[in-house]
Amino acid sequence: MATAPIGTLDPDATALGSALEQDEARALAELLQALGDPTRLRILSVLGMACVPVGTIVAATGLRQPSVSHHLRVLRDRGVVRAERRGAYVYYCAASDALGSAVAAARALLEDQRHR
Amino acid sequence: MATAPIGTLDPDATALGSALEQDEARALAELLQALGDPTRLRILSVLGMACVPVGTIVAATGLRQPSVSHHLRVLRDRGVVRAERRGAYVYYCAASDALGSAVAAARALLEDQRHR
DNA sequence: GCGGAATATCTAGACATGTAGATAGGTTGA
DNA sequence: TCAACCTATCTACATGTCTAGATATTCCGC
Repeated sequence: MATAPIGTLDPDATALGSALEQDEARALAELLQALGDPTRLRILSVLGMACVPVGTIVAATGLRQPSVSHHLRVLRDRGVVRAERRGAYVYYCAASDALGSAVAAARALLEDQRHR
Repeated sequence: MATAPIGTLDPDATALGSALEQDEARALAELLQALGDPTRLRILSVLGMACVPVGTIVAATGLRQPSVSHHLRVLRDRGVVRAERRGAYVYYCAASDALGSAVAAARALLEDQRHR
């Protein structure tokens, strides 16, 4: 019988910084899932660092308004964006500056995979 | 009628660095979706920077072997991990160092959301 | 208050994804 | 070749998610 290698699993030597608890894995997965949709990424791309009303997103993406509202709700529920009412309009903004870094890191990973 | 604000959408001033083309949005979404699963995040956490055989992942996570194989296949198809046969064992490794940074950035974003 | 505009919610349907179990393929050592 | 082990695939089922359309809600100006 082949001797099974027992991986020495130092919890602090992982690619993820430190080992993921089940709970954090769940929360992180929810966040990544919220970002893991092309429509939502395009919406976030339109959002940028500025706060824009829903109508602007609709115009910029060509998506239907209910569809945009739906995805904005997903992003809001996951804490990715926040909404702010100004008169008749509801402005949406990125909830955290860290969003840009996270997406940039993912794009870098994607780029890294491409030429390999 | 209320005057609709026309958001000035400088494509290089977004939170995503530069505006996302539809194609890149799709590719990026696929990648993020591959990462957006708690089971796969735990598997990646076990993987770390080392290359480990499937059996080690099974033992470390308590998941069934076919389930681990299934998720490893998803990660492999998306280019997140690569497989390497060594005798009877198949070792899996993170495909890119950028993976760690990307997950770290996502964790930072998650942390940032928490105390807000 | 009323009309019109901006946004949100609800419903239904199609589709993808995750899980579990059974089983097949591939490799090593005897 | 045989037996034992490691890994992958296949099938069935449940669950979740995206899309689209119709409709409700909220706000402003009159």
